[in-house]
Amino acid sequence: MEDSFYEQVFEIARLVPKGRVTSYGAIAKALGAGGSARMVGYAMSNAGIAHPRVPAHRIVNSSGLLTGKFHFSPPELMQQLLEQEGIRVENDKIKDFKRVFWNPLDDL
DNA sequence: GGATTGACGTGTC
DNA sequence: AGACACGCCAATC
Repeated sequence: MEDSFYEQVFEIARLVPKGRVTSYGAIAKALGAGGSARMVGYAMSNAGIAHPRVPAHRIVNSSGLLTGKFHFSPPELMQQLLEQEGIRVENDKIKDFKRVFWNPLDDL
């Protein structure tokens, strides 16, 4: 359970620098999962109960859309956190997504 | 052990 | 530009 796929996802998620975001697919690829981007999102479901504080709000889909914002306690929290980090969010979508996008492979 | 699901991704209509 | 369909893979029921 602990050393399952989730752990790896959380690890990458925690590696995301502040003021930066990443996509599920990018994380999946960093794990070697390739196209199993869904597994990353699926793993994030446990993020709330996993390691203290997984910056799940920094994880968005490839479109820069806050797809998982509804999973937060208050769905608006995700956008709030992102804006707090200096990321501009509009209509549940990240502005300048390319600018704030962080590739996990860049840290590896 | 088979069937279902899921915070996705990419392509096509 | 928005909507629909297919594919992928692991965990849960």
